[in-house]
Amino acid sequence: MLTHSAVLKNAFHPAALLDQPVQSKPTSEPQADEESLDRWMQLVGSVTYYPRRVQIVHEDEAADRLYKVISGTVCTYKVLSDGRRQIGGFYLAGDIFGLESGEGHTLAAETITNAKVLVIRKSVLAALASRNTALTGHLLMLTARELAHVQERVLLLSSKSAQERVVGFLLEMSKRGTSSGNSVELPMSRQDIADYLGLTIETVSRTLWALENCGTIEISRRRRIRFRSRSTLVRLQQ
Amino acid sequence: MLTHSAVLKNAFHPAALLDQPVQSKPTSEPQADEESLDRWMQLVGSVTYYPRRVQIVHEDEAADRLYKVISGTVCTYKVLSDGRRQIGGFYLAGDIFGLESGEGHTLAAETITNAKVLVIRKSVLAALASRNTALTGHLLMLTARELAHVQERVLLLSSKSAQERVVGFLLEMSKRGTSSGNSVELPMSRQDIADYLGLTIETVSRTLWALENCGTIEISRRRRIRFRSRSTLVRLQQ
DNA sequence: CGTAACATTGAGGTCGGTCAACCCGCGTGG
DNA sequence: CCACGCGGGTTGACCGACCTCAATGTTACG
Repeated sequence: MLTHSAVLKNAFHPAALLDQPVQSKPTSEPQADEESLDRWMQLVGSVTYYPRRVQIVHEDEAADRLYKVISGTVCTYKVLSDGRRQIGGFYLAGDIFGLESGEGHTLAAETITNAKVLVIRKSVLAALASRNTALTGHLLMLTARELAHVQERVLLLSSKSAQERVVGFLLEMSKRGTSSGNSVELPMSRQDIADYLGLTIETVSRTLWALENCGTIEISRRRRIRFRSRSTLVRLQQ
Repeated sequence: MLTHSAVLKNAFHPAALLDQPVQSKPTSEPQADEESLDRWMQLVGSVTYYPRRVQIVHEDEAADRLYKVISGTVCTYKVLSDGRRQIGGFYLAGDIFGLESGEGHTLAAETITNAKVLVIRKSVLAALASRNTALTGHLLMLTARELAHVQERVLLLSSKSAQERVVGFLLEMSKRGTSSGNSVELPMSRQDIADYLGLTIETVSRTLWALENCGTIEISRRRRIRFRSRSTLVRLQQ
């Protein structure tokens, strides 16, 4: 079956999306095609610069756009009726958001830092997809990946203690993002982290301090986290 | 822009997926195509019958299959190292699971009731997708829909009280599932609900009782819930 | 009728939320 | 140079919602 998918992979694209490319290294995805998607997006999209802490998508806005973060950090969120804010996700350089097909329910989005964002109309992308079959396949792959990511997040959120959530968050950020070796630079505030994890800033703060206190991490300038013992973190995460 | 998408929609399929079909009624999706996808799946897939409480997908199993529930109820889940179980989602008749493109992380799946399930190899589906462009588009739509659904769940889970979660769950189940008018038949046990919402069975039980006690719902034979005041529920959900 | 699985109910402990005070770095302006 | 304010972060005291553990009740099914 693996060989089957490998054969198919060269014949046309969607196969590569539906079947995991087990034979390739985890970091090197089908690059050539990915680049072609990027080229298309850069061709039909328009680059916009946003300052930090600016709303770029309003809640309930028509979801006819796709956004690719070129640089900076963006988050999607929703404000509940009682004022609480829930962050749907953080999007770093290279990430794409706006993939969820509306059904009316749209998340708002705002910049966390200054950001350069590529904005693409879905309708234009759809027009391209009619001639370029691989394009739809790419979007499918990206959406499936995002789905897997969000499902992972559901697991993190639903049955875990504050410590497990914070540790899970740190590990997630170290996998993505500006992780030079064994440390992460967190672009978001404590409030953002709290709203992402469904905790309060006080709890986030206390938990981070507790982790530093037991020698697992090292915090410098509030936003920079160094891992002193990643194995301990992995264990704490469950 | 809306007119643009409307024009495109008839020219080819993916446009309809990427752009929300604003002009069509919410309940009536592109039916003809949806049926064609179903026909394909029934052609290349195989129907399997499972008794209740049987594991049909193991954790870390290769994710090369797609599953469509014909009848019955299935859930996906993950067992944590300390024995806690987290349910990823419930899938009722007509629902499809297995869309998330693995990346190694796979959820297990088991039947809650007796179930009839259509199993399709993704590689076969991918082969079909090469000749039938609309197919990939469909999968994209389904995946995007599932993504939106899971994101909704993240909001429900992360910052809500037990009552809000339970109410949210009841309302979700009444939208899908066997909701004859103003009541729902819950196929899953209290333990399942608890594992889905990240609560304990005791809390679920107490919350349901509290809702019945204040006249909002009516519980018969443990699994049947009648809504006496849906507006109150919507309000409680925030 | 008896058993086992499922569900409810109660009592008590704990984790994380709430509220409030304080700290710290930074920019502004005197 | 300091005073000041401001936003973000930390710390502490207290409290309540939810978890834990244990007993009891109910339903399904042989």
